[in-house]
Amino acid sequence: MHDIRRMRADFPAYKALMDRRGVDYGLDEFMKVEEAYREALRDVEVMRAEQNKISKSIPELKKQGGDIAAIMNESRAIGEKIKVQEQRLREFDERLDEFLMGVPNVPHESVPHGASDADNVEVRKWGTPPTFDFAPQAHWDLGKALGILDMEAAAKITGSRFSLLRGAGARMERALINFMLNRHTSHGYVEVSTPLIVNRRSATGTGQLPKFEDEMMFKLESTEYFLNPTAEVPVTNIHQDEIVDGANLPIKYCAFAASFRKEGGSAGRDTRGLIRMHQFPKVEIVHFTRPEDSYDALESLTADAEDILQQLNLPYRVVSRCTGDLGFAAAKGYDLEVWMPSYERYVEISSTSNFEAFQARRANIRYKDAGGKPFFVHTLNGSGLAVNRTLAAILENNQCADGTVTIPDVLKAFMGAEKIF
RNA sequence: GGAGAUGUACCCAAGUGGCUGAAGGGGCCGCACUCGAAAUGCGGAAGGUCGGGCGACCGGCGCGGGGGUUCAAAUCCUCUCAUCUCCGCCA
Repeated sequence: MHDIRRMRADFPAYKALMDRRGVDYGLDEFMKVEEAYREALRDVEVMRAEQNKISKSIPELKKQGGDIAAIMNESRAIGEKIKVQEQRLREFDERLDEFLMGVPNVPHESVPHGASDADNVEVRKWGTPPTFDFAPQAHWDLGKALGILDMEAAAKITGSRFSLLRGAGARMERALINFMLNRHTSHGYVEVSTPLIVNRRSATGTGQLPKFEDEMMFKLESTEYFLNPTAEVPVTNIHQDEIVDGANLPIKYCAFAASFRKEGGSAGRDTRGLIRMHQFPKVEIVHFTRPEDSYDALESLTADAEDILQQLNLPYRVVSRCTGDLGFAAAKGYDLEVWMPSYERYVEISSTSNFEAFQARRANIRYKDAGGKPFFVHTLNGSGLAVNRTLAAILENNQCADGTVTIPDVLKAFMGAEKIF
């Protein structure tokens, strides 16, 4: 949600920043409605004050035995006028709300300008893509041959875009989850295990609703509940409607959660393998910070996600998402892209974001220092990492000529093995 | 799923139609005691949110959430959500 006071304070500057997203959101119209809303609000408040004054005088008049009937009528008349004006007010309010819920966050000045992910700017690279003296296989072929990935079984059980892991594949998924969570908790994150079904309020708080209800969210029939699309939703909403003690900031959580997405707009993309699933395992990391700390936090959170890739010795690069690829709620963010031999390019494996106060305003998450006023926190999150894509990247990058796969050092203890064969 | 109870500010909690932005605590700030802290005592401020004003301030809303009755609602009615207890069911 937007900070209306900030919009009013310097509308041209605000608009210029929003224009960088390349879409006209009708901000001018919004400001007009907002002005009309405040005018109507003032009207109502003046009338209410008048009515309150009359109401307050009634008990005293009663005591003195004065004529109450006339004054009660007057109050009733004001009450009727108020009802009419309140109706107008509600209409304005609904329009403003609809607008505010549907307009994405303001990009930070440092976000590169661009139209799509092709315009994202590479920030740094780590590791070297492997070279093979044989024809490397894609993870779906490799996994099938090793008997650890069974897409056909998943299709029978449910349908397309679901996966089934078996044996060392299933074990590696579990190993990755454990490894990632252990690593994050050692860096000061508190591990949480949350509900995997979220309500409308929570998904609105983080920005998935109302705009992406049809494309992204699996809704449970005859309820107002949704399958968790990312642990960002339950984890961020831990502090929904709270005023947290400023002394406790920053708050850092990590969580593993199965994530469910409809993938509405992605027909035909990434149809093979583990890359784009309706259900996928993901470890998420989340920060709640003071406003002045959130950009440092974005760097440290991103570094925590990168650390996992480095530990696994997977080559990757970091790109700064451009204004056209930023996402709805983010003010700034990076994508971590892992080298995927079958794609012969880097593929997104983590996305980190600073939402500033956008989510905090929607979810009403504030902090207060002793003796101070409450302020909205800044929220951040990132995948740390998408487990299915990590698994795919390990299979592809660590494959050997004989079709076996070397297990990364840090996973060997979890796997109880050196190789998958 | 059935029956009952509860839901008040950062936390606990009083309050059943007007004198309640809401007693009293805790917490917070200051002082005393102490080597220091804890405990204790004394004093103090503030309270969420929106609108107006440069400001001192003024006004609206607000007692889980929505709707209603009334001149007037924390208080009455209604729907709803959450928590607790008992029964049922179940991993």
